[in-house]
Amino acid sequence: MLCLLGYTYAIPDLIVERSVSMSDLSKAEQKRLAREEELIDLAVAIIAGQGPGSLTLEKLTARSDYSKGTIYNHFINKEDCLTALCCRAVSSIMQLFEHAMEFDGVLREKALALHYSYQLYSLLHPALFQVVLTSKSPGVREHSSEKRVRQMDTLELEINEFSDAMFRQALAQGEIVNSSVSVETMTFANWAMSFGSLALANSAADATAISRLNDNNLLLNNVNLLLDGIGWKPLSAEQDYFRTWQRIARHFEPFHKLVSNNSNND
Amino acid sequence: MLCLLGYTYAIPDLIVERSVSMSDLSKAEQKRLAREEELIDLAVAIIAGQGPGSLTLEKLTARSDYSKGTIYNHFINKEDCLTALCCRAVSSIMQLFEHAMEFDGVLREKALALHYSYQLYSLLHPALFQVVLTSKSPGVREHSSEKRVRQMDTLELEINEFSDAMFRQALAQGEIVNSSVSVETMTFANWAMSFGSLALANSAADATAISRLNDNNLLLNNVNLLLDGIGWKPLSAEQDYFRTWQRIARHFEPFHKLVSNNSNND
DNA sequence: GCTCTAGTCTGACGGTTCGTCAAAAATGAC
DNA sequence: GTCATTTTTGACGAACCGTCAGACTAGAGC
Repeated sequence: MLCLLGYTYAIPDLIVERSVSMSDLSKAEQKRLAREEELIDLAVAIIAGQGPGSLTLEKLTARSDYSKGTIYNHFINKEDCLTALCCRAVSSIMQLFEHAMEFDGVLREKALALHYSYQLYSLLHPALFQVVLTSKSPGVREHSSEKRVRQMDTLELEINEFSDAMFRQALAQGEIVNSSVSVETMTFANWAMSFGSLALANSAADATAISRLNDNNLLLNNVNLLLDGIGWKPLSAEQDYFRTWQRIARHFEPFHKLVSNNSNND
Repeated sequence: MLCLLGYTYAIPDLIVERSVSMSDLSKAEQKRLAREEELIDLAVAIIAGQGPGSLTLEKLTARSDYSKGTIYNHFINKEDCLTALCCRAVSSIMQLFEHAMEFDGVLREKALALHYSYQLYSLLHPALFQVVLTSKSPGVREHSSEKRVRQMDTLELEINEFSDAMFRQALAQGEIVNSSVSVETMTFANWAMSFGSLALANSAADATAISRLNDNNLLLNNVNLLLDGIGWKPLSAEQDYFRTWQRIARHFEPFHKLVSNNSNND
């Protein structure tokens, strides 16, 4: 329980679970965690086919070696299970973000890499990405268990702080000038733009309003407009960020295997 | 079927229904349309209480004077009904947009008024706004009837073209300079930003990642960053758009009645 | 090895919602 | 008034929900 650090009470379960090595946990707890992972794997397999709407704890029960009671022992209901899936997705996205920050370029290019990786995830794991969208939709969150929601919030906050750090660095290095808003606002604006673009593009790709844009770099364009507005140098007029985008694609090539066909980034 | 017009087959139903006066329709058709409105009203009442997730055609049946079969005669399933609600919401939003364009100010201020009205709707009719969000989520769209989806797309396209016209005018009048992207891209970026901001703020208001922003003008800030990035004069550094925002609030006062308490715009 | 206890797992159960469909009722043309 | 067409009805089987009393199990103590 991390008592050695002296502030056990203030730390959400997630942090505890993550920062404690397996061997510190009881046998029972280890078993429980292993099974939870197993169940989440199964749930991923279910939604991979028909999307998040098709997830049913009944189906999950059928596919697993356990019975209903046990399933409901892990997830208080369907929404809770979706939130668990969402947590896993966000963790994966965080890993992509870390890879994005290793991109070789000026900070603004790293910021683009961040957005690229978000989109990449939406292509690599469309079903899980849809879960992230639906988990934002009202109703899922409020039905999930407190613990799970807290875990979700913690992960999201982590990502936000990751983004904050990037903006702060850009300010320190003078890449962002004359900024009139806080880094938190910049992070939120970035998040909103990426989320909004992908949500609209993803869920309404066949709608007229989207398809009239024959542009295949919606996200890049939108983000560039925003970063220009933030005053992040070099502005998109001064640099060809489309080429950066292509370089980023190459940087993420190791992850591309699964999406070689329908990728629109090359 | 409007054969008298001679082009029955090519026109989406929505257009036909809208461009033809009531008296041209058969008695039966009139009755059907009236009942559909009645049912949508009832559905609105249902979701107003517990949110879109609580909508059930079973409940709708119970509240209405008709039986299940008749309900399913109007909506092929729950999602179809939600899409119908979404159409109504988008129509209302369109009306607010038209009021927004009558705001007395430079074009950029009218653009802000557009976003303001979007947010206003989310406050006036939170449940219906949530429907708009959930209807974007994957699964709703694909389960709805083709006809309904087409209607939805048409409405959304209308709104997009409305926005296009505004950007085009701004370009013509020289308010937007050095633009490097198409008006369609600008419209999409605007939509994505507004949608993303409201979706995140709305559905995760109690999440840590959002609540750390004690700013009460999230949308205004985000949109200003974007419009600056588009190069829309006067830039936010040159003008106090917060005061504009307040003026816009006054412009929309007639609509505020219902939201006097929790409004964050005054 | 036996017993007992605390915790875990099971699956049957009642309830809700889903979407269908054959039969009944209403409509309206002649 | 008759009859064909359309609309409406509500009973039905199926899927999924979440619960709970009882069966099962691991492990501590003797």
